[in-house]
Amino acid sequence: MAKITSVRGFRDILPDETPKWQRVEEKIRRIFFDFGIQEMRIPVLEKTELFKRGIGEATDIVEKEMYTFLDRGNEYLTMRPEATASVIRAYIEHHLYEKDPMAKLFTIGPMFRRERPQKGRFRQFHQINVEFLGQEDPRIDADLISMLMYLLGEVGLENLTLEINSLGCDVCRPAFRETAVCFLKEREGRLCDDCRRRLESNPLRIFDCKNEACQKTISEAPVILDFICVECREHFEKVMEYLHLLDVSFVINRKMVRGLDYYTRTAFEITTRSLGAQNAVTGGGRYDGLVQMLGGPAISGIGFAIGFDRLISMLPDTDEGSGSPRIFMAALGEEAQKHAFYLCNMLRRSGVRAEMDFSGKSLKSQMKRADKLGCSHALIIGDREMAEGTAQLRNMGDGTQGPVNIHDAGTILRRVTG
RNA sequence: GUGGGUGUAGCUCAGCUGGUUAGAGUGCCUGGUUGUGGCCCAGGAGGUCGAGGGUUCAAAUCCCUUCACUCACCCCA
Repeated sequence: MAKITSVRGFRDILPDETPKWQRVEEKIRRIFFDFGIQEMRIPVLEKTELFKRGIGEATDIVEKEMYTFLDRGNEYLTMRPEATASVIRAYIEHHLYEKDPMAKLFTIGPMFRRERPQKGRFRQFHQINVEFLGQEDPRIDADLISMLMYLLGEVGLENLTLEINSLGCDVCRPAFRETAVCFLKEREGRLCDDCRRRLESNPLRIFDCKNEACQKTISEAPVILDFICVECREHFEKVMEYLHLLDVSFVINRKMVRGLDYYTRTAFEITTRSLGAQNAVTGGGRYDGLVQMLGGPAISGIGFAIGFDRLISMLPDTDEGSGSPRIFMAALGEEAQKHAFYLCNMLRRSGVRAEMDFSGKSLKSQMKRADKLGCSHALIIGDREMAEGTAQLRNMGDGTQGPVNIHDAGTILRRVTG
């Protein structure tokens, strides 16, 4: 029979890895708590329309990367390719803005994009999303970004580069777009095939192209920062001012654009060299029009997504250690095993990690297992001990052992934890 | 969607230009100690050589097809 394997690009995170995921997640939750960011849990499946409207029809995500299917009942559903649209949908649906004009939300979970898998990219991947809704003050931008940098540092990431840019707003971006397209059209012959296609579909994306010839052309092209309106410029400068105040270092990337349509004004990205070609750990930005675009009131917002899988892969493998049981019950004979079974469970209920063996193997192999599991102690119970009412408690570290009353779980507990 | 690399034991890999029963290390099991782990020693189990087809007296090895994994492009977290 043919083996059933996992779906391409979907992977298992095995017990060896999960402690790392848990440690990071706990730390992040703690930080979010301190910063007053509340969790929201949202569905993995949404109506396709949500992403078409939220992310933009012409984006790669919507055009070719979504897992979309026709549900019974003739409705198109999509496995979410990102979280922001869902968060905003829920925010609008439950009228959260009526309760409190300002919301700071986070969500953690899997996202799905049907791309070709490679290093740091999976079809199911995990993101940590944070959204600050309801205020467009530039200090919010600085607050969010500095929190993000702090968080990544606390988790243990090093050698990060924060790049920021302003993408302008509805007022100033169209003008820039027009001159940029004009400029690029005049030099269409020097652009690569992809970029020529982008001229029609998503011209601003050309600024992101890695092709050398294109880069050369782009280096002479107009830059959005020279076109943004007074309000956008003031906003951007305030963001930088407050980042300085919090001692967050950054570089301005004048050519940075975003792959999703909803971004306005502040855009940022955090990259690292230790991740292969997929060097972005985090991307985010302001999206002042999104809530309205999805049918809500005119409420501004800013947020980011951390690539959880990428973050984890950058962290060194450490021995978490804490997963080792403290004591192993090595029992010989039926009576002894029965008592060990009882003791084992008593100890566990007292908060001591205890293990035992049910296969009736030799003492030697039970001791081997105790060692393999990394137990600090082994309790040896055989017929002799059962008769005497004492067991041998062995310290696996130094090899010393001595008698202990087998009916006195309290003493065993103290000897093991003390 | 496009291109490169790789598929041999649970894991990491060797197997040269085709040649008998396909190997090593590690892990696993058992024994050396009639009831004592780590170190050491001995033994054992474990493989449709990714799959299908072809060439040949003979294929893990050569050819074709296919699948998977992987890296890169595209794009993004």
